[in-house]
Amino acid sequence: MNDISNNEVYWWHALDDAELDTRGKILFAAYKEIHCQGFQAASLNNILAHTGVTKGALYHHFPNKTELGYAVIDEVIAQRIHLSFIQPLQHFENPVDGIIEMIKNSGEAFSMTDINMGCPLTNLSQEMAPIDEGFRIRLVAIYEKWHRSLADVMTQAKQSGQIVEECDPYTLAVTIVATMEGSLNAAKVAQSLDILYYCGCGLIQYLQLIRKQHQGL
Amino acid sequence: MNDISNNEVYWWHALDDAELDTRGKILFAAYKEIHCQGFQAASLNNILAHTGVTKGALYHHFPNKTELGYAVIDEVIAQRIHLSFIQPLQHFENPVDGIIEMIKNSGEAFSMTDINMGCPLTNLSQEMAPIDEGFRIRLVAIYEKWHRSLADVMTQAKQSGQIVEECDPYTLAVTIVATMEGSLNAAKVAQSLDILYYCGCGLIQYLQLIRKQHQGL
DNA sequence: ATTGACATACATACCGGTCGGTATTATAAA
DNA sequence: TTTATAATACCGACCGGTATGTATGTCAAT
Repeated sequence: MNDISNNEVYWWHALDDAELDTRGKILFAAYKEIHCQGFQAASLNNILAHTGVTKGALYHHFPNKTELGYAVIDEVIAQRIHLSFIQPLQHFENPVDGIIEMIKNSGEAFSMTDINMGCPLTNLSQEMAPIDEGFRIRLVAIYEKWHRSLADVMTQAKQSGQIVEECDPYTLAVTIVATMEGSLNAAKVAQSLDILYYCGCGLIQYLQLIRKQHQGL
Repeated sequence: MNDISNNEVYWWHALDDAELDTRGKILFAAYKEIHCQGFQAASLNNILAHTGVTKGALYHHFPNKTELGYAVIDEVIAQRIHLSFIQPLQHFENPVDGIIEMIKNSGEAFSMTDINMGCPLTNLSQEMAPIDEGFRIRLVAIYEKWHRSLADVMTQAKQSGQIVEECDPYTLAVTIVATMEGSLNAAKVAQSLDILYYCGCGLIQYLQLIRKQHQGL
């Protein structure tokens, strides 16, 4: 199941999928198709057409479409979220400043295509969480990991006196994640980087206000 | 096109759809089906089965599925958002307190079903904005109306000295909406009213911090 | 010789949409 | 008042296309 790990290093650098084995090709193409079309509208035939893989190969590696979707979450999306939003948290000396920096950078990190497509995690959550419990629990696991990491960082910030005492780390974590995803959604529907910028400013203002000093905007 | 207005008063009180005319029945059933399944996965046959209306009647009133979706946005979802989030803003003497009160109440206003299904506006935005421009422009129009109303209220609050000078009303409006919708999404995927509560606390804290006085949590 | 890794053709079901026909109502001339 | 006409509202069988999933076969490697 987890033999994707050896592809991991090539994954996001692969311009073409030539370096991936069959299972990896399917998984990567499925991720892209699901990201673009949503899971239910994602067509297996489309995925096959893009990869050159045949239907027999697909059903050899995955029992059905749903399990393919599960694999995309577990092996692709979870890693994307970890690399983009969770791992960077560990390297901040000052968490609040670090998150602010991350938000500022995200304005440049996202392309217009990214904006229009939206966050894969949010997209799948919206679509599949109410419909399929298997999707839901996998997506919740990713969110909880994100929340926990952010709350840990905030706890440290609070203990070292960087943020005001009124803040509850977990509340802060959940709110920040919700605002970030809400911002991406707003930018997506408006097809506007400006909206993302405005939301970023609002969130940064919030973070600056809970800091103990230098409370100016 | 707009002969739905006479049904409006019955709309949300109708336990069964007996009081609605054929077009109204279709529209209401389509709204529910789209809310539950998403637009693309919404089945016209399903809608017909739930209403007892036939396919001929459906295609008499709507040229195709897409136009039915447009009508659901224009005639159902837009009104729901207006009634739930925009209209209440007008009656606040103190906007910040009013919004805080609204957030507190929303915790009780939402049922578990509402939470699990998510906000219809967000759901459709996520799914259809990148795919169909007709959907997108209609959804953006709703968001812009919401943003404008909220920004107007915040402008008044700023002019009357209720919030700190550093606040830009439009930035505030966009951020609040993004956070609210992100919170609903988080609660939806977690199937947890607690998450909604935590996010509400975070947003309330932000609002209290931008108030000029009584800055305690 | 058996197993894993595919390939191909096919089965089945459901999708949105069409189309000829009908029942009812509105209009208006006779 | 009756009757002819026309428009509206609706019915439901049917169509082509596409969806996921399956059955069977090939072929290289152990």
